[in-house]
Amino acid sequence: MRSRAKGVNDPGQRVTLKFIAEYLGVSPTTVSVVLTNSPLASTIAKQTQARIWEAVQKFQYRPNVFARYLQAKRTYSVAVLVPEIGDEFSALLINGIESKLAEAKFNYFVESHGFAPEEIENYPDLLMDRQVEGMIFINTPLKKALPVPVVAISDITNAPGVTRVVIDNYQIVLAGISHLKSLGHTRIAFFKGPKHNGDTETRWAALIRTAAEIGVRVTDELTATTGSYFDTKLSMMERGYNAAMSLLQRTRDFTALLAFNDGSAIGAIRAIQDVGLTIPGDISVMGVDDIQLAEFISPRLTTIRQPLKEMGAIAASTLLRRIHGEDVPQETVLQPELVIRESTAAHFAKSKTVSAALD
Amino acid sequence: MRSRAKGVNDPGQRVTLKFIAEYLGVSPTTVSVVLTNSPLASTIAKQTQARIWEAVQKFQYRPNVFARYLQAKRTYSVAVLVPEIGDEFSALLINGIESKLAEAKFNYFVESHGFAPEEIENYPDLLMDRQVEGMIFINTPLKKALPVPVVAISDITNAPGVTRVVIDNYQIVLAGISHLKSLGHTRIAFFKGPKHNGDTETRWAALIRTAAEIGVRVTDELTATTGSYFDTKLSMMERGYNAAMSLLQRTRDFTALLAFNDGSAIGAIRAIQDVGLTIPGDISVMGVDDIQLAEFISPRLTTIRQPLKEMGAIAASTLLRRIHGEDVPQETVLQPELVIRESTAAHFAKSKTVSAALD
DNA sequence: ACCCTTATCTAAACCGTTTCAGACTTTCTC
DNA sequence: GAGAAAGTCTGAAACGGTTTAGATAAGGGT
Repeated sequence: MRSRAKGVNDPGQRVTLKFIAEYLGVSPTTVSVVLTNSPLASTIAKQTQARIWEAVQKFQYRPNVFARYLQAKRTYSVAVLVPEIGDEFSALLINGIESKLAEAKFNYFVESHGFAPEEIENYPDLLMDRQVEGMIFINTPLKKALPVPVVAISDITNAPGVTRVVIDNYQIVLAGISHLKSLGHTRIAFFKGPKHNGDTETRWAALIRTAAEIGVRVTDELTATTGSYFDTKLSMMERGYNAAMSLLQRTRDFTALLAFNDGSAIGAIRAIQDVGLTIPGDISVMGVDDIQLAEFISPRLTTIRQPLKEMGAIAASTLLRRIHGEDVPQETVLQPELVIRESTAAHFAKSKTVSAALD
Repeated sequence: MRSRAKGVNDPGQRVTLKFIAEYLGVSPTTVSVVLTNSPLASTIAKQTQARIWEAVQKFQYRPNVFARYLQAKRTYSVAVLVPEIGDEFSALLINGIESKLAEAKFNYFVESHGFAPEEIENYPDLLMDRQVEGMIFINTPLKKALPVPVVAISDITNAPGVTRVVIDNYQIVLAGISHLKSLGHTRIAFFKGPKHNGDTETRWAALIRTAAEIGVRVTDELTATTGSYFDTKLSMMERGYNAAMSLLQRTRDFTALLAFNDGSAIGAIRAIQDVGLTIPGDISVMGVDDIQLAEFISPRLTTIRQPLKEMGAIAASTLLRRIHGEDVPQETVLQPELVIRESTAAHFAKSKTVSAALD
């Protein structure tokens, strides 16, 4: 006699709150009150509470997050939007983000859009459908206001109410140019970032300004750009390679290169070596970011460190605070740090002539 | 006279299905039927359908995924578990996974556990709480059976019902050793992978077997291990660096190194260069994976390519098929491909003596 | 006029949980 | 021993949808 009854012994029976209640012969209300530790819980007999917890243990009951949401309207999840999940830049940021979210028991969805216009257009809505409570935009455009808090890193959003976590690009450029100048470099080449990167414009503006202040010339001839809107599929290393190659074809009358970031610096190093020049012998190269790789390549890369993991962590906690309705600064500015390694060296202007003259 | 009525004109009013129904003066049922395009939809007057869609447009109505779930028990989301989100290995896999999931309109949660035992223990449950419909485990342990389909890449799960997507480690090792042997190398050093990597054991077993078949000796002296259970915080580059350093301290009587992967190869290259040897002049180095970086470092890295993005894509579509109840092969084996670059070169045994003898 | 279709729409139950507003027992209190 | 006060528990509605089983009205045939 097979039992079709849906009950305690039915293996197909889902373990729901109602099931636990029936099993114990109490009302769902009681179980709910105890499990959520609501204020009412104190009015439930200790013994009943114990029985409830015991049953929860026994049946491995876990509350259904989706059903809960319906009442509470909380999902404890956020979204992280990023162009590509592959590079160390994004990876470190996501690392930092995750650490803070995990602490707060938040989960997160990752979406990478590869700059496909359609994805960029749709993702915010798709994620709102998932009822995320906030979003973090990394190098990702946003055209309209969203009904949840948004935090941007390397900001290219264009919407009201976005909180930003940014690096002090002025200090980055200052550290870079000062370092090179102190090594005796005067003819310095520069990479400008890709159009769709949130640091490109501020960094470039800072560069123009700083160069003028310090007395270093920025010429069209010695600047190369690492990408337009139309080549969104290239990695930063490829961009750096291409940029350096086009620069080297145009002129070799420079002794140092300040790249846009470590990725493009690594690409540039490859290009410079490919045309038969040495680093730092012929050309000093600097990056920005200080990804792990920087100290493994040859020569080890001199760079300006962005605290990426920290930026990710700050972005996440800022978002959490906004979700909890707290006030947060509209912008948090982080400071970079110069890390000198082997890819930059002193340049002695016309050294042979000079030493000959000294003879 | 302020209206507290909750209605069409109340800005605080959520746009729900019921709201749309009331606005149009039809029942929620009708709206639902039309919107879900259920079989019943054909029995609804064309004109009514049009009015419904119009209202949906007008109010920007979007069905609530969570409410829907309650009936349908579908969430269209899966989870991806990974040790760390930072390295190119995971990143490429995730890339592939995402591409397939996006096609199927699935979202995914990422969880990185950094091999913290507690996280590894808890994450499956936390993710089940989120009602994910399946999980992909990348280099991540799993002790118990889960109620949803699981696919593993670089498998270290130990649970029933796990489908695997693996690389043919025998072919990897064969390609590697053959290449080195054909270049004249006989004293070859090997890296063994970290204990908590799913390819470590099969790759090593394949190596022992292949070496014997080809006639290459594998000695304890010439093997170095890239990590134990206890140093889970190190990156593969650091592991490779350390392994190579301890190897070089022990002996320099080898002319080639087959690393465990590109990351450890890059670390090894750094170490070898640091002790003043050249690559491939003194020692040829090979990696495995073919991450992007491999063709940017100096010297460009000879490696054995794993189709990582493809593996991710296959893992994702396998998971989707299992979710849809289809039969899938228990294991999918992918083939590697040798990519020869600059870090390996011919070795002429005792070349000086030989050429002297030929004089 | 009656029954049968056909076309169109809906009431009500349900999914798993929370919460509001009591209800029912006991135990005090005087 | 009656009313108040605790102490303990529960019914029912609500959250935002889907689904099952009809209901209603209009048109068609005889």
